[in-house]
Amino acid sequence: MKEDVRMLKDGIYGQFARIGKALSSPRRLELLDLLSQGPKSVETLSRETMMSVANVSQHLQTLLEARLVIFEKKGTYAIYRLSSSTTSRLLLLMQELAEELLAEVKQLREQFYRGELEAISLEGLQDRMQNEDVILIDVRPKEEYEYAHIPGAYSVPITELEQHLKQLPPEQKIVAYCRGRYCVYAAQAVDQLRSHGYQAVRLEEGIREWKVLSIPE
Amino acid sequence: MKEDVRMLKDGIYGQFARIGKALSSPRRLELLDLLSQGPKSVETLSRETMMSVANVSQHLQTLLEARLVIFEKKGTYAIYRLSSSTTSRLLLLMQELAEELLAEVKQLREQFYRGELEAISLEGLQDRMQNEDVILIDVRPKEEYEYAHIPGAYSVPITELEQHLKQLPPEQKIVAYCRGRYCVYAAQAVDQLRSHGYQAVRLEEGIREWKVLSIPE
DNA sequence: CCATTATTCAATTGATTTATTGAATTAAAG
DNA sequence: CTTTAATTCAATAAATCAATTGAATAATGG
Repeated sequence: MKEDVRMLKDGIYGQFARIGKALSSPRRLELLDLLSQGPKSVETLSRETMMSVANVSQHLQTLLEARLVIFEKKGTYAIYRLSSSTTSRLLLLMQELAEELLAEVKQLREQFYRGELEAISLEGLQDRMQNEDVILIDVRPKEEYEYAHIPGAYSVPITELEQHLKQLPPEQKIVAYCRGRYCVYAAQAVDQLRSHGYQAVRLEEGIREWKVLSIPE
Repeated sequence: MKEDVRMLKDGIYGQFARIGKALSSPRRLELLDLLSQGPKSVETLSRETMMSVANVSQHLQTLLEARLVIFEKKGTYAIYRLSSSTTSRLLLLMQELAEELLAEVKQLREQFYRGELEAISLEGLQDRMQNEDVILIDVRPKEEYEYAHIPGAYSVPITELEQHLKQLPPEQKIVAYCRGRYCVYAAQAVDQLRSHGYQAVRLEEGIREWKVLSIPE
């Protein structure tokens, strides 16, 4: 009887470990992070992560086996997506825990933003959207904006920011966001905007955090 | 510049993977689950999991390196505990995701409770505590009860249930809980109580879920 | 039907992980 | 100081994992 319980426990933790194993590789964590911003092809994931297509494909097979992703074929393209939004929440919590426990994460964050960690939070954004004439811009690739974005945001992919500057009055106050706490697009956008004299600030979080907190507009 | 960002990304995901690697072993997941019920010695963990002391110690070193646990010496005993309650939340979310994605988990749950999955939830418990004359009993080891328990619960460790029966009127309605969705103590207690004619039912969740939901008494 | 494009598969190599066994270490008791 | 108890360490063997390379497959376009 006690052996029965032991076997059941071993079985159930073996299943839980399927999720854990999928999350044990830095490469797969990055792939999952990218996919939580929207569905993507193998080729797109390869380009974004600078991994070979074969390597991306292998890691995606591992994620498929753990049921964390699903895919559909569109022509020769295999479009992968997360199978559950719970995976996004799990990734966020994992990152929160890593920030809490690992000093190295803090150090790397400072390198991400070269000492200039100043940003506003989602609560601060809400204040400003209600009380000030600010524009919120989403500097991720357009496809990710189209998949999901913070309500009230305009899509200005970082690669197109320069062209968009002409359309903004110089006194316009701007908040820029991208994929979240470990993406540099928003910081780069703020640098660029400030160099043209705009009052710009970075939003710390992205659409995933917005969804979890469910802050209404 | 693009290489800089790539190195930063590799670095940050390498750090996140430290957490993922710690969670990739079924053994370590069980150890973390036990520790989220309260601090324990290596010897206690070895007995509960039926792993050798040396193996438990090795896995604990791995968890130490990932900063998921801390320990203090008490005489010859090393008492290990979780370093953050965020780890409990992460484990719960991981289990929730596994239940959602993996059919094998559903099958194993049915084997846990031999087809009799009937239980009440925390909401149902709250109703009954307010509207009926039910007793809530915690059938985990006494040490875990002392560390944390659902308010209003009495400690009746499963090994002492038989002796406690004398003190309960036969018409007493009883709700029993243990460590959560993957623990059999509550189901065993309910079987035993019912065989003595009591009206008993199992609570699905444990103290961890209660804390996350923060349902006040 | 052939060429192209995107993706997956298979084999290989080197690195990492896991459990065991016996030794070593740490702390307390006598 | 010696013995005991609890824990950790080190070495080993077997299994698993990850990236690369080249081949194979799948789907489309001409």
